Amino acid sequence: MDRLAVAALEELRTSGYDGLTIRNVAARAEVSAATAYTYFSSREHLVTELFWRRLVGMAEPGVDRRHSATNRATAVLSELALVAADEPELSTACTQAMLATDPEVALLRDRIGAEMHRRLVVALGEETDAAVFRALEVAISGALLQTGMGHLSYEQLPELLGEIAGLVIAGSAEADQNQHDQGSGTGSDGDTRRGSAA
Amino acid sequence: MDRLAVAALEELRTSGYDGLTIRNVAARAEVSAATAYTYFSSREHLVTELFWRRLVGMAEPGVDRRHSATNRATAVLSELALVAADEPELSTACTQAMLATDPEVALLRDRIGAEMHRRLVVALGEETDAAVFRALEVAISGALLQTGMGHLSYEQLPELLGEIAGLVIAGSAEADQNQHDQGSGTGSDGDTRRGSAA
DNA sequence: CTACTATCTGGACACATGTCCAGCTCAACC
DNA sequence: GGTTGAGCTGGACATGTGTCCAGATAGTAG
Repeated sequence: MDRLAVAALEELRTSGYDGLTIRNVAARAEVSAATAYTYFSSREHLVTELFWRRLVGMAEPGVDRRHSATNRATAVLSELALVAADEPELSTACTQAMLATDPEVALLRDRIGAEMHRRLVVALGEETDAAVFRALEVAISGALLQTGMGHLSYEQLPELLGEIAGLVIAGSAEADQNQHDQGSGTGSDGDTRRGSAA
Repeated sequence: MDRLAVAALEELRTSGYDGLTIRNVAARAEVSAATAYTYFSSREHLVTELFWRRLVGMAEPGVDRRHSATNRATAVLSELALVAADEPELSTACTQAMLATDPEVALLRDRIGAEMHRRLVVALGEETDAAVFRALEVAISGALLQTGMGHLSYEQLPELLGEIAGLVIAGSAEADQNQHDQGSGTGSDGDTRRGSAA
């Protein structure tokens, strides 16, 4: 099982997702194809599982409330970007694999979504406007997708995500101000408490 | 060729992407599989082509400069969301297909990206902060991806995209204000001229 | 009417996927 | 020591993919 995961990662690195075959992976792990299929219901499941493992093994940045909300969100997103950049083949593969119909994949997919949400909540606080979470989660998917499509490089990911986090959180802060009718001005990197829809 | 496109769409509607086979589509179009392959290099190419056609056939909202930047951006995004919602099977399928390695697909992929960019530029004006374009384009991909994964419904798409457009553009406006050191406050639906990186 | 060319066709091909199953191995338990 | 059960194996299977090619079938030019 773990041997399969390791083998799959090697296979991914050497042959890419297109070249990754269940039977190849099985052979590399010195196991029969039938055995591989008892652990993973599909090629997609295998790859998604790999990504999921990376994700849970990912460092969780400490939350320092002295930092701005933007910085805290950026830390979370950057960590993800880093992991993705560290194993680009895996990320690209997973972007494809995660869309499979396979129920096992659907399960992991939900887990992954939930985990990212959780991390954002930890970083920003539950009180944060729900729209901010939605926007950031969409940004994550979008950024990974665009990278998978080759419209973005993995090196650009951290910066881009940071930039977007900045925009979104600033936008939310401004909406807040307007709501409270206080034209007090430059709340640039202020927190995003008092969410309007939390 | 057009018969194939029509047949593919029908097949998509009735059997979904998983059930869509080049040979099925060919049969439906009363054409041999070999012929189908002379027009489309792969299943993915076929589906992506379908989506591309929808996209170019899509209405282009008129630009009314009296409306806020957010509204203008939202109009563009909503139009896309509408098209996507109109043919969910196609959208889901395309989300998967667009990630293929096939060079034909890569070509269409770039075209699609460029077209979305163009529409945003038309709506917001070239002077807009480049970060806004990047953020909105990422939002589009992300939203479609999340919908494809089932984390979002097509009905929610327009609202979500509008919401994000609001945040992003408000964020950009605020960044602008800070840059100019004017704490004048409530520039809620103001334009987004004077981009900081355009 | 007869060539020539472009397009289509059926069918075989190598390869992948995911499923199934009879049989082997080996450690644990009575 | 014998029986049992869980896990692995090899191989066949139905189905899909994308490729290839010899030959049928036009439509056009001479």
